[in-house]
Amino acid sequence: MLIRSKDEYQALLADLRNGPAVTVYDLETSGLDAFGRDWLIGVAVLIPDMTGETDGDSFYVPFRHRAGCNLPIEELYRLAPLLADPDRTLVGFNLKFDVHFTEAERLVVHNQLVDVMLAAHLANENEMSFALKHLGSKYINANASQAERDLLAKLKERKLGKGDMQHLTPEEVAPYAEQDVRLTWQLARFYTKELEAQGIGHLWPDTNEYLGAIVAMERRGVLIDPAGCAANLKQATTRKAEIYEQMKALVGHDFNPDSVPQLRKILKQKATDKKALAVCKHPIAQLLVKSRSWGKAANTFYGGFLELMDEHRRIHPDLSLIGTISSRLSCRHPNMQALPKGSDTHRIRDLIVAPPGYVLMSWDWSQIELRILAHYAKDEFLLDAFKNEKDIHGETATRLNLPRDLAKRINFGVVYGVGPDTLAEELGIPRAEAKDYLDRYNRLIPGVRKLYSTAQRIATRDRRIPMWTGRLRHYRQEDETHKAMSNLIQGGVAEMMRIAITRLHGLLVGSDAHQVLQVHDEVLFEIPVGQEAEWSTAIKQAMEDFAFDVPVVAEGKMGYTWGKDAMKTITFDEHGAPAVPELGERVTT
DNA sequence: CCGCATAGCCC
DNA sequence: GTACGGGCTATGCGGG
Repeated sequence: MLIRSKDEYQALLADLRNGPAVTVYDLETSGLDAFGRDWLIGVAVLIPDMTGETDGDSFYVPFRHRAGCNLPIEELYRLAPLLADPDRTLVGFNLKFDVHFTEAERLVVHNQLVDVMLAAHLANENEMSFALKHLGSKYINANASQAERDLLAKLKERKLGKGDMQHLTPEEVAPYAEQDVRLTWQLARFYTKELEAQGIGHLWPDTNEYLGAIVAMERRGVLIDPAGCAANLKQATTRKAEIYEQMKALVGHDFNPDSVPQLRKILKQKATDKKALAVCKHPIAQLLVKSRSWGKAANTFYGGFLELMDEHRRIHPDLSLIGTISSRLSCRHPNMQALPKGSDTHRIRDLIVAPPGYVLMSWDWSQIELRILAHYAKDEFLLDAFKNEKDIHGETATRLNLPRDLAKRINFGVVYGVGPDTLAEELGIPRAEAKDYLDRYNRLIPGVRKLYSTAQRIATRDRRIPMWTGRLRHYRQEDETHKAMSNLIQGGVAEMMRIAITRLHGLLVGSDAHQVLQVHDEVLFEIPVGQEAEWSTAIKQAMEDFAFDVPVVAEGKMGYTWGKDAMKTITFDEHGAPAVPELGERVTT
């Protein structure tokens, strides 16, 4: 039902207040950017029928359509008491989106969140698509996205794009918006049963709680140094252009250094990647490596930051909870999980800075994948090394009678189930030699190979394997089951991270300290100056409190920027009291 | 316009 | 013979 008047709106609000403490919620917006460029257009809600006999009643409240009649935008604030009520539940599909847009209107969301998209991912991380219409037509009914198709047809008729929904009338949008809340609720009921059937019903509330922590991280975002970005962008662009001129002179004619086919002709070889160029004799080979590096920095990082920055100089990356099959987060716009760690020429992370009065603090787990591997494999050698806090790569080197560097790289590969071919490629040695190393590893540290087989056997037999939390990795095809051990380790760490972040969120709420990023085994915080010691203790505790067969160890660093040279180690004395490093005077730009 | 290929960055 | 796990972004290229 389309809400056309204040009276109808008042009646809807009364129904929401007096009905079940559950609202299914979906916003229509002008676009996808909740942090500046786009805005809310209308609100769809469904008041569910908790008896389950029907879906319930759906409504669409238009606020900012540019055609037809709206309710005055001031009326939006009447939703505030409902959204702020911690005893109410907000059900949605990709709720992060709706919560960000709601909070952009200065409404505070304190409802318990229930995100159906997360349930879909828990039930089957292999879905082709996690779009509402896809899952709706797959699991509810084939015509589930009819209203959306009608809407898109209308837009096309008027030569409008998907971001022009505000140009349609409320009457045109309402059926689509209401279909979405209805479908969301139908899928919520479907997935409640589905997760129960798989024995993982308890993971949905846990993951919804994690979502709350991630929403808060995204909303805070990270502060960047725009002047530094602009200066570096200019330098990188200039350098790339200079090198391009040099290469052109050497080749003798104009060409596009970004075109692989053209490079193949010039270099007279197929591969043009960094590794191939390192051994290439052509005079432009090394110049090309440099020019690509400057180009990458300019286009992906400096330019990207400036483009994505909001009015407060912050960027708000999209940390997706459904972006990986392993339950890790993925990150987009920009991918903060893939910022270069720092080279001679590029210091990208120095551009991520603490706000005045704060420091950035980074906490990461030490050797966490190998520790989980030791826990699962129950291998005596690995367990002993970690229980006694020995240098794992050094111990492996001694055991295998190999140089430490080699042992370290083998350890690294072992987590992924490396084979002789890849190891040989990686180390630049003959296949037979790589095979010999792996044979020796499996003979002297037998627990890992055994775990590999056991995990694969379970995955093949059950077409799924549970992480230590019960979360499942599902296998469509048998030819994926060789990944089971790796999935178990990576997913196991990701589950630890979910738990740690959720714990930390509980501690941080209401304080002036904030989580701002997560990079798989690392969390980045903004901590008020003066509170470094107390938060160090709390964070370390939250990250280390896991009952595995090996200790879990978290290490902290802090600085005014995220750059590796700016970050100083936080130490602890024998009583576990933190010593905060001296950062010196802050240099501001 | 979109999908694929290639390259480069991360844990 | 197989098979190194998990991601995102920029650019060029070719088919539609």
